[in-house]
Amino acid sequence: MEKINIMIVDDHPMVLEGMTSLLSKITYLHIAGIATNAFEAIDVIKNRAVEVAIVDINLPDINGIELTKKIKTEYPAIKVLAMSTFKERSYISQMIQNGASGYLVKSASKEEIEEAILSAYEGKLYLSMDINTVDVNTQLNTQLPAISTREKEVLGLIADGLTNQQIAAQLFISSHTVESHRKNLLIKFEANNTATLIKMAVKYNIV
Amino acid sequence: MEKINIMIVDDHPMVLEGMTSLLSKITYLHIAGIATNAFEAIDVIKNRAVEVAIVDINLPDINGIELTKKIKTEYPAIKVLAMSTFKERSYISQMIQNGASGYLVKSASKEEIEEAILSAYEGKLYLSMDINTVDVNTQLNTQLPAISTREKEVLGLIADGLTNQQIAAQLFISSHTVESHRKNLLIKFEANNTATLIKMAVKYNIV
DNA sequence: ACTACAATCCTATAAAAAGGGGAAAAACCA
DNA sequence: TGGTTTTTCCCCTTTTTATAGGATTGTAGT
Repeated sequence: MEKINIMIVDDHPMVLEGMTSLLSKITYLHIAGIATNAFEAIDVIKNRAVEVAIVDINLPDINGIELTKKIKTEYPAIKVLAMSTFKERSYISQMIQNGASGYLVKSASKEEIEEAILSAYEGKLYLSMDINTVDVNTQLNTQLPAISTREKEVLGLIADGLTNQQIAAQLFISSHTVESHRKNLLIKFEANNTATLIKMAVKYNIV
Repeated sequence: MEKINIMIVDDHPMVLEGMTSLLSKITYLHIAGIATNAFEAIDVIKNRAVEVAIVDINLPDINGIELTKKIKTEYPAIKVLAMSTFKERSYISQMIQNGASGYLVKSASKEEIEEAILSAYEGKLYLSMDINTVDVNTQLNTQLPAISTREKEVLGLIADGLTNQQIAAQLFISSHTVESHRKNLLIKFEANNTATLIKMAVKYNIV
């Protein structure tokens, strides 16, 4: 049996250590490489035959979501397993949307990790037990308002401190349009101004 | 040289695995036991000669802070090292107050972990590099700018969505004064507008 | 085909915040 | 006491947001 080539991306040495230690016990796996940030991860992919990437959502530079997007865009054959602690469930749908093959909580057992890797390798979608019983699409969108992708995009740029005109320039749209999005964001978040909007967005982990 | 008896308490198998793997490489350490929750931890303490306990702040049943308190009350000789991810810095002072001998971020290197254990064992207080330079009592102000209490007050009200005039009315000061505070906040946070200011404030746990 | 929604663009007024100055009490620390 | 920081107050101009309307295109779902 061919060994499955795994890459682990996490900025916590402990998690890296634990993962490699756990995975090295599984005979049919091969640790192709480890990375502590997105840059290193891309480097590993370029130089080794990575088949499954286990990516932590919290990375220092680019976050796991962006990295996943990048991997799936440039190397669609690589299966990505999102990994995070329990609290960051709000990111799951984003990861899945960006092409992740599964989601692992860091408290997952060896068996769960194994199952997740195998599922991913076979092209299936795997979700950790905790959230398996829950509908991914509905669950997350109940608390936070239903904002469109474009609105989320604008929201992110607002949080980055850009003005409407700068946002408009960046997205190649009219500043009037940005104002409209902004208006709708304020309504949807029931915020009266930018301050409240951003506070809520940060707390909802959107920005 | 006598070996130092270590116990690790964490509900993440990966972290446990990583920790044991890392620590087993250090000759003068002995893993006396591991636990995935507070109950198991107490059990280990009762049956083994634990000298240093590394306790994750996030535990499923009782949290790490309570466990620390319990350990230090019933077994004051045991040194407790608090462990958490970067984000939960707000708990540090609570842990220290409950008798923890130090604080470890999970992204700590092998050397840092080693240093923390040795410091704890010797009865010293160890804090991870990130917060080392800071006075524990004045709380967690490392990277974040030195803002005055009044500024913090104003910042909180800005985050609550109040306008300068509303803030002025609430604090019984002129709106000009509020504008000044606001101006200074923007300078101190190196933010160009409210959006950036609030984003940073939330991330720094000020609001 | 109809509906709903997303995304786009527009006008226009009013309000608020940003950016640039400066300055004087009050409180704090050495 | 002297020096420093904090808190307070004021001027002015420009930029940015908020608010309140409306309208059009395209797309996705029923």
